[in-house]
Amino acid sequence: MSMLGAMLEAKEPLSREQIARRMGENANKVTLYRTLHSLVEAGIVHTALIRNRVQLYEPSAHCSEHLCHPHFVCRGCHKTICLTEITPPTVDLPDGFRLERQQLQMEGLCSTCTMAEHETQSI
Amino acid sequence: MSMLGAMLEAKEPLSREQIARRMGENANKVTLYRTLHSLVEAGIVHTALIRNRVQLYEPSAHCSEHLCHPHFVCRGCHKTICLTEITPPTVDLPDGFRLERQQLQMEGLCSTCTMAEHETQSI
DNA sequence: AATTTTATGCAACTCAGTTGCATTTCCAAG
DNA sequence: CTTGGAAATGCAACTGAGTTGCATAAAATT
Ligand SMILES: [Mn+2]
Ligand SMILES: [Mn+2]
Ligand SMILES: [Zn+2]
Ligand SMILES: [Zn+2]
Repeated sequence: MSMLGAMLEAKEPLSREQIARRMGENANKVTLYRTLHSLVEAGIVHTALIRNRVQLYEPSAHCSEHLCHPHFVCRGCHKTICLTEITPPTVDLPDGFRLERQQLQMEGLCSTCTMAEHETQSI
Repeated sequence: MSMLGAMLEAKEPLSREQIARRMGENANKVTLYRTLHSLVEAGIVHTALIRNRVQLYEPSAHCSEHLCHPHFVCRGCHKTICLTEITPPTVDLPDGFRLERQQLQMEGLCSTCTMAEHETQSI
């Protein structure tokens, strides 16, 4: 399994280590980082959010050129959810500004955890 | 000068090291991190973007409860610009999702660098 | 086959942030 | 005051993601 393959299979951004595990083969981490950098430079992959000081990557497929789909991190189950169905919002930048890349990061409770919390309260 | 004072004076998010320099006094970095964590927990300060693997902090003053003002990082001059004048966009989350914090990060060219690049091309 | 170019690996390094523990400062009794 | 305990500060050692230098292996070119 290739790095890109591993990332395409996953439905969420992955760290270098997660990618390595999904690939099965145990390539050297330096090689993995080098390949990641190449893929990013080529625009096939991009850096998504950072979690606990580790960079997560994902294929650029589900993002438009300048606007990346939003990510929601649940503080309950710690899942990262790619909101690929949501149209990324646009904002009016000051005159002359040229936007090349936008990322929206959200944090809160996913639906499952919101329900769980309500139940706990009503007990 | 207090940590909070240093952050309020700056018009951009600061790293632990930048805060220390602006304070003048040379407090131990562990103490600084501990104070930062307290301020974050108290909601007076929050974590903004991460740059080159270092976390930047800023006072929560210029953000509403769940929606933080956007940040624009210029790839030309490497400045980080707080877009406090821009109303943070809102998106429709899937049913049941509860948003607690949102951050919008943008990257591109600021107006100055856009102009500079145009001039260079026309020479 | 010989030579050059490119990919992979290992080990050592860097550096932001953390942890454990000792020391100091503060503050409230007695 | 003096003392004893809590909270704040500091130091040194650690952690772990990511990087760098250099050696080796695999491809590609001649
Ligand atoms: Mn995603
Ligand atoms: Mn800001
Ligand atoms: Zn959840
Ligand atoms: Zn600029």
